[in-house]
Amino acid sequence: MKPTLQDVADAVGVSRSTVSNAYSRPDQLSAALRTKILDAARRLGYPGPNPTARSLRRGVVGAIGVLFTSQLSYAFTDPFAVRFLTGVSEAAERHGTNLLLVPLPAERARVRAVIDNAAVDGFCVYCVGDEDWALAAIRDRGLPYVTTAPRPDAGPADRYVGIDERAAARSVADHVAALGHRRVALLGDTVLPDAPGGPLRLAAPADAPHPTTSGRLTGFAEAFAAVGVGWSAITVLNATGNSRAAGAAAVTAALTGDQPPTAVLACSDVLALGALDALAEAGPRLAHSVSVTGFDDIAEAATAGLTTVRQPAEEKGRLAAALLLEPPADPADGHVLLPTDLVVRTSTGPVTRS
Amino acid sequence: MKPTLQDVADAVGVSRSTVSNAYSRPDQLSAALRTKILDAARRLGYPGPNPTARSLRRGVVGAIGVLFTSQLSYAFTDPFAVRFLTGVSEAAERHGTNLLLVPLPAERARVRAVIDNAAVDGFCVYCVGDEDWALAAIRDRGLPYVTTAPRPDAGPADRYVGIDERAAARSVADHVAALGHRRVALLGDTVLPDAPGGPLRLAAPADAPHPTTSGRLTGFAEAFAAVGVGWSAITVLNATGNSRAAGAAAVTAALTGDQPPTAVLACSDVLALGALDALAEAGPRLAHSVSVTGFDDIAEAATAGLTTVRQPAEEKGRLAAALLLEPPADPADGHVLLPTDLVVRTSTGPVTRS
DNA sequence: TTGAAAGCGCTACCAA
DNA sequence: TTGGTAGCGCTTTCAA
Repeated sequence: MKPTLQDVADAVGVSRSTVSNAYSRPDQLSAALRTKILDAARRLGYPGPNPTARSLRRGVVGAIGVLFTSQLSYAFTDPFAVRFLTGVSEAAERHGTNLLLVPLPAERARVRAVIDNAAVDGFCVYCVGDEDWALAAIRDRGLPYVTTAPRPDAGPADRYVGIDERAAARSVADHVAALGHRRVALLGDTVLPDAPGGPLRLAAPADAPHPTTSGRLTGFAEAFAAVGVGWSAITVLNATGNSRAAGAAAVTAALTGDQPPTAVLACSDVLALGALDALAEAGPRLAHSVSVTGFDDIAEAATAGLTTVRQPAEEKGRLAAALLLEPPADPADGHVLLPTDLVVRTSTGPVTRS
Repeated sequence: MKPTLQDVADAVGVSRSTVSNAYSRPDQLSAALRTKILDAARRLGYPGPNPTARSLRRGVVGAIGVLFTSQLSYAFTDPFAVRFLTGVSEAAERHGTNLLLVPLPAERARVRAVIDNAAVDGFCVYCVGDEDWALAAIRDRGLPYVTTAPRPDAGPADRYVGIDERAAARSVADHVAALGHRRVALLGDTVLPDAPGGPLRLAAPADAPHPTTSGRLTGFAEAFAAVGVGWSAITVLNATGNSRAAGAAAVTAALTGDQPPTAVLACSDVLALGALDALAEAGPRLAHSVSVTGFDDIAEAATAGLTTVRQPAEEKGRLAAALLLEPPADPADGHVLLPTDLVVRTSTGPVTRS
């Protein structure tokens, strides 16, 4: 068997407490005794205090959980999520805390079990729209958490690091509207649960259940309302996932009519890239005349010349982790809205008469 | 205080064992009693068995550690590392295991402490060349581990998922040699520890301490030896990190002479992209005449038209995790060498007379 | 400066 | 089907 602290104590002829002190509180014993103990430990092959036992006793784990409310493996394929994670890992690294990546199962019933089984001191929840069950489980466990968006059901003590989705969306949409576009389509991921890809009837922007999506749609809508384009004149396109392929499919479905939109405003860069794919596929006429905008400003956006809204991804992760690891004294400081910037590139241009 | 299993037992009037069974071994009690217990638990706000206590008792944690032998936050910026991690997470997800990301400190002295403190059942070690200390600590803890390369000091029981670095490197180098290139430069990350960026004197390929680098350099060298170009006629370029900027800097330093290389063979795609940057910067003459090859076949390689060696990144991660989670009955099956493919694109061409 | 005692919260054995 | 007992390996009072 692997040696335990007790074995070391026996070997040296001291008590367990003293061996424990040798590791955790060096000032509690003489340097000579400490050296003797550490030497004996090395000789016996004792690897130092068992982390699990230490956690149990201390009541602290030394790890925070990162919860992606989607396939964990998917999270790594999403550039924005990866950048967020980079920020989280920087903060964790600086704090000497480990990161537990928790894959959330698709079946609701198992969510609770997964969260209850995670040995962590708290959670960073990367919200993609399906986090309610997970948050309920976290609250029930009594663990602290930070989300990447203000939650509709948030109390004053809830912490989050988000952006002003509505204002950010409005900034791109204002730009598009100023270019003269009036026949526009808005492209979002899972605008309504279980809806098929393509055009979708949505009574109002606020009807999209996911707050991020509804916030962005609201901002888009405001900008067009300001130039006289009502909600009912706007096409909403649903993508069945935040992927290039899903974005392309949704847009392709909207291109069949005789009055295709002159601009597509997407809720993410990944979807926007898919929109560009669909337009390229549809032929040079549309590819050159339809404006497309994204959201996030991932690396590929620059390459593709995509007009988009930049949000500080790494910073979001860094702050989220910091908020979790070092709770602010004033709860009000637990609500952070990061600034965003409109980045105008070549994917948007004046509307062309046709 | 948060309720414990004992509190639930008291509330229902049964023993702790019974409550424990209600959670972990439903077949050990009547459905009626189980329901009663679970209801009481819900009423009291008992979140289910404490994961740490359960781990201590069971002797199993339910998480595997992923060790990047570099800044953890760096790992997320490296496309190959991210794809590896994707594979690991897929396997972990399927197995219901959590992933603990362990940031490895730069100071050697703290490596041991970090590893000793990680509550995991084993480690996937993503090798980038500085893993010896970490592996020693893992072995001392008696935990199983899998590496991403065969280790020179590996015993028969050691598990790894790698590629035949020498043969893979030889395949690109043969391609370059067949195109007529004889004045070539090899570009690697930290070929010798603490060496400055730029040309480097290396007595033999095997002198590079990192096995991956020395394996690739050896394969490159073999190909050129076969066409009469000896090691001493080959330039070795050192990059001070696996980044585009470091690759560019190293190549720029090699372009100053009057006899610049006609081909640059890099040990990674990221470095190769840096080489292309440097050549573009140096002007159209060099940019069009110098061939460049990479290694890994990351997504950007296709966009950049980079000739490279493809290795199955996700598969590497998936297998590494699988090898850790379900050790093969026959230790020989613990040594996996994945196939690689030469991918010829536009970054290589026949040598042009100058 | 050192040691004895008392758990942290849980599970697994075995007996009833 | 249920409960009693005995720890898992450690830290932390507190008293010597």
